Amino acid sequence: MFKLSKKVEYALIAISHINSSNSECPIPVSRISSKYNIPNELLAKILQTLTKFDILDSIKGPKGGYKLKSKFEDLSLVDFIEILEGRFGIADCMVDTECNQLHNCNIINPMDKINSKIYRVFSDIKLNQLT
Amino acid sequence: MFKLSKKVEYALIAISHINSSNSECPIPVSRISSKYNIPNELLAKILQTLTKFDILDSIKGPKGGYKLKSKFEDLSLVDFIEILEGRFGIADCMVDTECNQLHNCNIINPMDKINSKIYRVFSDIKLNQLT
DNA sequence: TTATATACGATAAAAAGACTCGTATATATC
DNA sequence: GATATATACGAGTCTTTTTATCGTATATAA
Repeated sequence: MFKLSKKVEYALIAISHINSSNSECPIPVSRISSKYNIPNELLAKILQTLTKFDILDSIKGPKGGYKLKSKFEDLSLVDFIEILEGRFGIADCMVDTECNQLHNCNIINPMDKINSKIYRVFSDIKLNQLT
Repeated sequence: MFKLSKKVEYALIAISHINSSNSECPIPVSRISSKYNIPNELLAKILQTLTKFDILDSIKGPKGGYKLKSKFEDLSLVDFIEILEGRFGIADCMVDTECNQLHNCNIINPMDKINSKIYRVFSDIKLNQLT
């Protein structure tokens, strides 16, 4: 409960790795997955998603791999999380408005406030602060 | 990902309900579970746990049920969560120190900071603010 | 042509979360 | 004292989410 997913963890490790190895050469998934003990295929998928959202650049073929795109610099952690995991919310009703409690819920207001506070923690953090 | 468990949600609903219905009579699980559409047995278990931790008082038999104990007043939300879900942490390595990355992890420091921030959000909230 | 990369849909395995059941015990009320 | 209404609690099941794998396709450097 209340854990970041491996997806997000792995993605952050990868981003951080690529960013700190500031060479011009793209970095292949295999380098990262072996160094940090991350399942190769899984990390590949994650980086593909990040590529689709313009955070990474992918280069195919031998000597290929991934590079960071400038967009990552001021991307907030919430946006990053939402790219990988969908809309953020500490309870289902904050996301899809469906709820067994119907209009009987007696904690929706405080929950909403807590949600905003947590959201703000993540939106105040930018990806480039994590390196 | 990053959701409060139903356990915690249900517990908060129950606490809030008991607190706002400030009668002297204890409130049976069935009253709460039917009003808020919560599985009876499940809620019962949860309230049993809270009783064990001295947050509720249980009265058996007909006209029995649960009452709030004064301890709940200044209990923080983290403590409450940890009673129900075990130690709080946004990643496994914050809780049981086991990790596939061994000493290779390149994000442990920022993760630790984020964890502290989230922890503080929850520790700053007291249960009696939720009613 | 070959080896090394990414792309991606489909699927499987594992873990966590949500819920149920059976049995025991206490007690108010008739 | 019998009965109905509560909590107590361990064990087990069902469901969903998370994590990981597989197979096939495509691009490209050497």
